[in-house]
Amino acid sequence: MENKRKILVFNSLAGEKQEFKPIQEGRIGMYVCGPTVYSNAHLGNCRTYVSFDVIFRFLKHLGYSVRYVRNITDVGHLLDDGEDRMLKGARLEQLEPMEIAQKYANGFHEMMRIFNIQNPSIEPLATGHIIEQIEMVKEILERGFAYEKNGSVYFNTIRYIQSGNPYGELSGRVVEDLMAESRDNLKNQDEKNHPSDFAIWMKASDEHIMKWPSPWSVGFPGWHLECSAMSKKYLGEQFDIHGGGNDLKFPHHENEIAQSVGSCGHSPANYWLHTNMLLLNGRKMSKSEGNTISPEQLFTGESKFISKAYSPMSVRFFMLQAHYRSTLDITDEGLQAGEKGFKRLMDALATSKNVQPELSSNSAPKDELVSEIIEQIYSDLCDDFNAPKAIANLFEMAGLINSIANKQIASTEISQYAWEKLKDHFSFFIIDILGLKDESSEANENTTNGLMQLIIELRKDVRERKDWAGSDKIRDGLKELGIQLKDGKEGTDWSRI
RNA sequence: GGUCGGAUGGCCGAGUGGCUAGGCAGAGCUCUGCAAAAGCUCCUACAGCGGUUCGAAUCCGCUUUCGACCUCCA
Repeated sequence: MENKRKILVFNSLAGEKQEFKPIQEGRIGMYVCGPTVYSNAHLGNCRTYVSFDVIFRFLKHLGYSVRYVRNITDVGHLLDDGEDRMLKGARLEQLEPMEIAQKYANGFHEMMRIFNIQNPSIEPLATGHIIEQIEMVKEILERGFAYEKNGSVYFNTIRYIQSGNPYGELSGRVVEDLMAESRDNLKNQDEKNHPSDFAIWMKASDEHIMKWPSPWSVGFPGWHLECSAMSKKYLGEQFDIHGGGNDLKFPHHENEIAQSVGSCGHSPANYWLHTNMLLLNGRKMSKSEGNTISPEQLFTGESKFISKAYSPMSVRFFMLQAHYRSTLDITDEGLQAGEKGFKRLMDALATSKNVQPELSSNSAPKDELVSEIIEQIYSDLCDDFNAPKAIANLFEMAGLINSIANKQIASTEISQYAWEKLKDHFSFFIIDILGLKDESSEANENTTNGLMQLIIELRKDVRERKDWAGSDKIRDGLKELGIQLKDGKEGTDWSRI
């Protein structure tokens, strides 16, 4: 446990990096907005959840007890035309609304598993918290920050602002602008008093299938409300971290803040973290413009944007090579570079486990370098979870490992103790913190290891007879199977191509 | 249109007022029967134009350009 390191996080609320201080010593409550399960998981979702996965893993490692809540939205998310997203999906596919939700929730979970993303502590469903949402609407009404119109309830942003609350603080919206825009747009609003007001309860039309009774009407909750209600239920009125994609800042997160302040008098989270968007070939991903690629297409290679398939872990690695707050451009070249870099890292990891160098039992010159790099990686991660910088330092470690394995660093230059520390931390950072894993299955790996041992021994005899044709035949044959032999001073090693 | 954030070497991408990011690609060397791997070395860039400064890719302004948000969005 590494507790008590100073962590800096970029807080969207402040627009700058701030020292992270949890409300309760040693405990962290973190809420991240989950997906709306009305269609297949989008690559952008994956990047966001990969980013928060690393944050979750790292905070736990630092010794914090983290409760990570990530919801699933299965109701209440309105489309442009006012139709519920779940209903739209249902009508198109001739399925029950909950069937749609289940189908895509399953798909989402499968994608999380494929990307090696750890499960959150709690994964609440919006439909499972209708009562809590109705309670929150009541509280907001009681405090006078909402009004009812024809069975629907709207949040009164003007009253909220006039009461001195900073609406727009998170997204940089100016209160005066919101106030000023009233007149022109007002005529387009049927029930809302002001364009910036938003629904917290909607009366359902007759054809609406997903609806629940409430004091105001048979209807359904507004989209922003579920996160407020569920974060409050599981993390309390005030918690530490609230995260999500950059595109949720406004209106979603802004409205969440308003709802929390409106119902219980204070902002829900101290630190707001936002992940940035994914681009494809320098342009935003857009289904309507055909500029999009799905996780499945990435894994199968079936897309005009890429030349080959990429494994989930090489995609995860590719994502982590960019900071979570930067946009990341997906290109075929970039993915290939990522894939090769990932392989180099994993090869070094395998090497570190396979070789058993005999090194100095006393402290040696390179020992300090090992400590420095490890310390640097901790600093990198403590500085707003800078995974790309940490990865750069992991490549430094890989270089050291390879040099030691090759005996390019003399045994007198580094101690046995430092070597153990080096390889343990190398594995720990890659596997446990960055959440990358070896993609070859273990059972196959054991068999293959044994077979390879045998083949290498046989080939050694052939080589000792200087039967180069026979030796090459073995090597070329293995290459056909995707296995590369590496003849070195210390004997022969191998890896997958 | 309004608000905000970017523009880094062949490509992807960190970062900092003066000190090597890293990966991929390319070149050379070491090792080696050959090859591959690995190691070492090289290629050393910060959109443009001004300004601040002893010194700016890093701060400020303008221009160009890309992107995000502006009640669908991770």
